[in-house]
Amino acid sequence: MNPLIKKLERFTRLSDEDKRILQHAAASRLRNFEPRCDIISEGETPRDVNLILSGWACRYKQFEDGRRQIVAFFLPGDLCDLNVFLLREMDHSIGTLAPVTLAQISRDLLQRMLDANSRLTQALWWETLITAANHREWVVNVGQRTAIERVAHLLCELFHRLRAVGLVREGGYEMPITQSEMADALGISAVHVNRTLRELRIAELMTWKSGRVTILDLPALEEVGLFNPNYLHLDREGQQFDAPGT
Amino acid sequence: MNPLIKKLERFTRLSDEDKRILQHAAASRLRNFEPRCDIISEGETPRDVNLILSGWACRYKQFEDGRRQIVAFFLPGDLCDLNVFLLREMDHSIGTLAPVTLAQISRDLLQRMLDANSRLTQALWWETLITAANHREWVVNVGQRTAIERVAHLLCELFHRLRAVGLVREGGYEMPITQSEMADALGISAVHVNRTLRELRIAELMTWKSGRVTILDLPALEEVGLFNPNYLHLDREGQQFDAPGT
DNA sequence: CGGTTGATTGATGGTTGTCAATAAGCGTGG
DNA sequence: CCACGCTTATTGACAACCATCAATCAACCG
Repeated sequence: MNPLIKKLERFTRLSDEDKRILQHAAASRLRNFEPRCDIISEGETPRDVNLILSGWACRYKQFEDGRRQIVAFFLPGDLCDLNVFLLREMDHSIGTLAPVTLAQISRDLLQRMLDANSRLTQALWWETLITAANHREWVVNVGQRTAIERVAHLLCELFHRLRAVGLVREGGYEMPITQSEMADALGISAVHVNRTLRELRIAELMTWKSGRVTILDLPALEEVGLFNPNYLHLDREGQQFDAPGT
Repeated sequence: MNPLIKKLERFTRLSDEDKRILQHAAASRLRNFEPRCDIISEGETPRDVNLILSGWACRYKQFEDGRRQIVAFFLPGDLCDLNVFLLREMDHSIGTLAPVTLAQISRDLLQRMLDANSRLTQALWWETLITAANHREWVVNVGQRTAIERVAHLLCELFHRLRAVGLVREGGYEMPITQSEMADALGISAVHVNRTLRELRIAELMTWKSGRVTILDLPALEEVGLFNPNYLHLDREGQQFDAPGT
């Protein structure tokens, strides 16, 4: 099933017509990207909204001196860049981590969809609000949590998000990034990420081998990471926007 | 002039009818809040959108052990809580710093406005995107910048934002918060905020006396803070949404 | 004018960063 | 199948930045 529909249906019921439009949009213009390349760079003008179909990407900002902060991960089913509607130029970059397949939805097509359907507009606005909620939790993560709390929190977030799109199997998930990239997301050094993962491994909370994370004790890991899934808003909350008669 | 109109006009031209509606909305239900009290707390269900007319407020998240992270400052002209439309319950709190006067715009009224006017919908969506852009920069701030860079960056952000709403006078602005609150926003201790401010003072980049910050050398301060105002999107960028015939 | 809050400074310690070396993994090609 | 080279992971030693604790000072206010 179309992951975009799946995602939006988590908070609003769509009519058959809505779904038909979305189906059409997501089928248009598929593209593949290598790992570690930019989908769009800071300063460029966004032209399309990208829907990740498979693989991982991230938003990041980089200083001239090399320091880099990853501010969000994109997982399958995520919409990359609703900024396209509103921002003249990107204030950050979007790059791949693992190989990515995405659907490019043109600005014009999406604009027509929105003009014709205010429920879709609100659904996408909602998506933007969730993005902001995620950013807020990341500010808290790098601002207040210790290294081990940050790592645990990120592992929990990824678990919940991937489970919501059916990518958790046998209590674990594919983790196609390096410890160095994790470090850039957590605001700590790669060396310290490594030490911290060892701690979690010794505590028998998780393992990470050959690109696959296994969560051995989710409640304990959530406790270490001071994790509360409320900011993900994964439960259906938008009943007020349900299409009539569905 | 109505600060909400002023704000929205920074990115889209509004028709006279738009303005009349907004004028009406902002005039409704004024409320005053003491300093250091919650406007809405985590877990509550938001009922209104709040437009700050005067004073400072902030979004924050707090752990049970007392650690707190401020994730954004609200300045006059800011819309507090568009989450009201979409989130069943708040995943963070909004509290005042200085005494605040705000206009409560009811959910129903705003909903009617949006239903009748897709340009307004997009204008408010844009506001949400700017909020997210701000959050991203804050992730970078606490994730990558050193203490002195963080302090300098925050002072620059406040300068630019306050200037945009006409609250910068004689190269400075009112700063109605404590160093401890600044510490909560920057993810460093209050003691270290104090030391860092001293450094900036000795370098003759700024002063902060009796609730008023004066920026002595903005370019130098921006350089220290690795500050780039692009994420604020303060220049008019939404010409594509201009009302026809204005 | 006492009392409270916030600012300031010093001393000390801990978490984390940096540097460096080694080991492990992984793809490529002989 | 193994050798090779590259990237990534892992570990140790040391240093730095920042937190914490504590004391003093300044500002504000009823």
